[in-house]
Amino acid sequence: MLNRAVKLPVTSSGKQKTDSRNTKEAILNAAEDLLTRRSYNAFSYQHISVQLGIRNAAIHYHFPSKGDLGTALIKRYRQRFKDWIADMESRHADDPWALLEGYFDIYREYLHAEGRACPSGVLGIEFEAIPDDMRAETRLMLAEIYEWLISVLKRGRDSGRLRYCGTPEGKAIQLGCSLQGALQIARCTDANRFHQVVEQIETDLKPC
Amino acid sequence: MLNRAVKLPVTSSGKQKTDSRNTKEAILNAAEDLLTRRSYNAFSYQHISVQLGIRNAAIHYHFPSKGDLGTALIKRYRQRFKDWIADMESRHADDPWALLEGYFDIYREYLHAEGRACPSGVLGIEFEAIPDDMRAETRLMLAEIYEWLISVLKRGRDSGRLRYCGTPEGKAIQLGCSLQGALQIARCTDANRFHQVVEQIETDLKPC
DNA sequence: GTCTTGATTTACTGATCAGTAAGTCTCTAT
DNA sequence: ATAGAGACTTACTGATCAGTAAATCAAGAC
Repeated sequence: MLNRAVKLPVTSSGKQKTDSRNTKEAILNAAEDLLTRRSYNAFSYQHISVQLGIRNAAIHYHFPSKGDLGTALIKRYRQRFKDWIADMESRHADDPWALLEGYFDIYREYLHAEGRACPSGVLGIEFEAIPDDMRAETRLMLAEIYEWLISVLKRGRDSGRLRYCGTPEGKAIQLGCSLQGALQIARCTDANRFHQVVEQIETDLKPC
Repeated sequence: MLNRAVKLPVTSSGKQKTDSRNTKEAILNAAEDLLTRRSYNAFSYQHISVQLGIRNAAIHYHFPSKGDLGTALIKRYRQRFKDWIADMESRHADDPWALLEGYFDIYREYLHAEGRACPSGVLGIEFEAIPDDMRAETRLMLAEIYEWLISVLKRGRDSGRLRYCGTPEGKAIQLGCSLQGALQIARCTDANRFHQVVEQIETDLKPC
């Protein structure tokens, strides 16, 4: 339906194409929103189809099973995060504070988008209630996030811009986990809880 | 069925009573396990009834709706936590490290019970997908947990046994959130991630 | 102008969900 | 002995779930 309603403009080559990514990406966007807002097992194909004005079967055409949709969701998230890192590192490789603030911003966006949770939180909670494929993708996602976070904290201390005790590994995981948890607490109470945690993280990392 | 199968021993007064709390508490125990392992929307009355060898309707007898069960679950958790605090404070009121280690232990138990998550995490993630009553109970639970945690951190710094920058409020929320997140990450990867976070928290709080 | 291909709808299915009404069993009090 | 109350079971219901098969539609290729 989206393909029929929304036509792409005629390209320079004179060819007009229908673009299946219109519907497919619309489904992914709706699903990501539902995942971070309601969790995996609390959203259905009907939620998506009603929201997009399409039929259930149209979703099954693009994502045969719900597990396929969930897996595609995490895959897309991983790619997006990879691109984000590449961009950030190209501009702020030597500024750990800029990198960290950028990372905080990702969570701030979740928070301000009507209080969504982060994917790691949702998948961590439902880990025993999601398909195997999704579990494998979740593990990859976490490995990639923390590999980068650890390197930021390592470089930050080496250059004297960040100050902390313990290992970069320990500090990185603590930092990530507190953001993840803070987002969840903020959803139940108020957004300030989240900002308090960020402030505390910043205070702790500042060289005195 | 549990009442029929499991009779209480004859009391000293010579009276023998059926005890509805047998089944009711068995339901709550099973539900708590399922909640922290699969999340609220990923468990059903069937999961419980199969596990306990009773019928669905027996659960509905004690908890008319699933929301009633969920609410009772959080209420019980709150009471248990309140009792736990009273016990801990009666024995270690002046020892913030004993109090904190006791609090860590709660999470360590979740972790070792085949990797369960904590209630705050589950309810934080599913906050938009649970009944209003459960939301209200969740808020009360969080308020009680953090009121206590804040007081521990405040007293700890006042007595010179804990060292940290920023406010007790900020530090308490950061601490709680990192434990909550760590439990979730540990479920997806391995238990060491959790212990790393605890170690980092301890390192950070130690007077240098 | 027909053919093919991709994208979608219509119209289902069987499983599972929470929830209910009415009956049954077993104690306890009288 | 009987009546009542509490704690269930049996036997449903209608809604919703993920998923499927077949028909339909639109556009491009030949």
